[in-house]
Amino acid sequence: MQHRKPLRLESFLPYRLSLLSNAISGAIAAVYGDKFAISMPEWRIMMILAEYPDISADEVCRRTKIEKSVVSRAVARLLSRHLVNRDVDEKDRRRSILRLSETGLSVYDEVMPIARNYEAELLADLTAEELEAFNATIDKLMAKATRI
Amino acid sequence: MQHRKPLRLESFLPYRLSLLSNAISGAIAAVYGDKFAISMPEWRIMMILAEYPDISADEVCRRTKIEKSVVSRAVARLLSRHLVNRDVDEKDRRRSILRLSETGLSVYDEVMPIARNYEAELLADLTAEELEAFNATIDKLMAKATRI
DNA sequence: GTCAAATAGTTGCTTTAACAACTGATTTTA
DNA sequence: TAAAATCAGTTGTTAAAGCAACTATTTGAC
Repeated sequence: MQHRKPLRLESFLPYRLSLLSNAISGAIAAVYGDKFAISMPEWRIMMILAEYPDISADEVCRRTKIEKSVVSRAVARLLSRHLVNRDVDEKDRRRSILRLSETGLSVYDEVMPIARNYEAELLADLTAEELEAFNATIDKLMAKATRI
Repeated sequence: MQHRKPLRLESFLPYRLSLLSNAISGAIAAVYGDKFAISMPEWRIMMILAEYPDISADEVCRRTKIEKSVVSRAVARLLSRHLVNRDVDEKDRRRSILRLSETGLSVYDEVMPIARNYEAELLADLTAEELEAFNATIDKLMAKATRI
């Protein structure tokens, strides 16, 4: 058969992006995974809480784009390991108020430089213009993808 | 606390790439998922078999970078739905020889134009130079990521 | 030629993501 | 203000991914 012209998977953008994303995220996940047994959603939640302390689980969802049941269980695990503290928001008792604990911050402070470093090394060969163009294209594609 | 300068998650490249990849792959997965109840690994295997008919499961793994147990189960499902045919390689009886069936090809022929179209629409706003630069940067980063 | 090592593929097991259904709190509206 | 709708967060369930252990076949060393 094979009368149709197949699309080369290797040049198919969705596939290429998936490979790249997995390679990069996987490399960083290995760091916090091996060292602290922290999962990717847990780490992303920690990053967001370092940036925006005292937000609700719901806001964590919106900012990380992680599904709420995943956030719920990840937060439960972070609480049980005392990496995150939680209070009830007295203004709206449905809401929680989350922030990194002292331990959580110390873990963050240990992992973050490694993650930063990895990113820096990854980008080391790119010129400033190249990186800027790359980021601009990502933004364009992201906007378009959510629009379609 | 918060005495450390946190990294903005939104500008963290691994995170940005993960969001973009999920958005794009998810959009395409919705097409073959809704229409034919085909999973992402199944679809990738079909793409590879359209491009390289009569290869072994092992070669599918190498080309798609999908883990072998995932390939094994995906192929089993594709076989049961008669989308793929399998023979034993008589030169090496451990090896299988996989190819799309007539039905598989017809599914491929129905889905592929939609996927192509989506990709084309996604890239429509990019100039040729922009796209070329983007692809070049992906290759650079991929090479670097696997090297580190 | 025989035994050990390597390889292709399958299967079992554990963890996790995704979705829906649910609980309890708050807001809306009539 | 009472009922309905909405919202934050949790929990149950299902399906899939990732890893290791396994079977069967082939290759290589001696």
